[in-house]
Amino acid sequence: MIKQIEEIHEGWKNQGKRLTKQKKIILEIIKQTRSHPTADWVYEQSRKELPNISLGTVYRVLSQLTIEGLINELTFEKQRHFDGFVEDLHSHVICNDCGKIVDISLSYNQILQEFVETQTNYLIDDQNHEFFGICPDCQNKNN
Amino acid sequence: MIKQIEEIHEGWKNQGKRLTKQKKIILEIIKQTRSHPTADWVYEQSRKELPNISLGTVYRVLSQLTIEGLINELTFEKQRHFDGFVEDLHSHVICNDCGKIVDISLSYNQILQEFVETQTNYLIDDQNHEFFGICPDCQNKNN
DNA sequence: TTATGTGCAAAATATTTGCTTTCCG
DNA sequence: CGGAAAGCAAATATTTTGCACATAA
Repeated sequence: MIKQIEEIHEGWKNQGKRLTKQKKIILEIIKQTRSHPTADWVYEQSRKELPNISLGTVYRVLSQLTIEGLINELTFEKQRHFDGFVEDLHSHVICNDCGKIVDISLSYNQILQEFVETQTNYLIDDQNHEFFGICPDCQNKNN
Repeated sequence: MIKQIEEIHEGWKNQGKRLTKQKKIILEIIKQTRSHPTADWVYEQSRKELPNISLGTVYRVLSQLTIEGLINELTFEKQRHFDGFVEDLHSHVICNDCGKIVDISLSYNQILQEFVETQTNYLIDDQNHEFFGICPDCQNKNN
C-alpha cells in the first residue's frame, strides 16, 4: 500500500472512519494518475479490481475525499473531474478538441490571492484557473 | 431596444438567423444583469414578459449565444451560469456560503496567456479564473 | 412563402439518496 | 459486535432533443 494512503488511514481512525477496500482502490487510482478523471472513469478502473463496486460508492467516496481536501474537484463542462494532486497549487490547460488536460504551475497564485482578498474583502481559501485552447496534437491533426 | 441588441440582430441577418421575441428578451435579461444567472433564473425572468416561453428555448438560445461568443458560460458547481459581460476579460470571486459572485479585473491575464502558450504549446483562446471563499456579508453572519 | 425557431414532452445525462446488507476495527 | 460504509435501484436535477406548429424576414 502507498505510504500516502497509510497516512490517510491513520488520520481516519481517529474519526471513526474506515479504510474499506473500495476506498483503498479509489484512492490508489486517483492518487496515481495525473489525468483528472471523471467519476465514471474511476468507476471503470476500480471495477477491474472490485467488479461489484457500485457507481454510487465511487461518487460517495470522491465527494468525501473532496470535502476532506484530499482531492480537488474541477467542474468545466457539465461533468465533474477529480484531481488527486493537491500538494501544490497549479492551473489547468484544457484542449477544446480532445479534452486533454495538462497542469501548469504559475507562481503568481499566492500573491494574487492576497490581492483579491484586499480588493473584494472576500476571505479566499481556494482558486481555480483554467486555460482553454487547442493542444499540440490537435493542432497537427487539423492541418 | 438596446443598441447592442440591434447590432447583434444586424450580424444575424447575414446568417439567416432571426431575432425572435424570445431571443430578444433573453438577450435583454442576460446583457442587463451582472449577476451571472443560471438558465432557470433567465427562464423565470423571461416568463414575466413571455409567459409561454419554454425552458428548452432558454437553453437553446443561451447555448447558441455561447457558441457565438456573445455570452460566456461558467461551470463551477454542477449548474451552469451565464455571463453576459464579455467585453473585457475578468475573473470571478465566488462565495462558498451564499453563492454570490463578483467580478474582478486582473491585468495579468493577457501576459499569462502568452506564457502558458509558450510553456505548453497549446493555442489558448480563453481562460477562466475563479476564486472561492467567504464574502463580507457571510463573514459577519457567522460571527 | 419558407425555413428558422418555438413549445411541449419525453429522453438523456449526471449525481444523490433510502434502505438493506456487508464488513472494518 | 456495533456502527460505518457498500450495493442496488429508484429518485433528483439538469440539460438536450424530436416533432408538429408558429412566425420573422
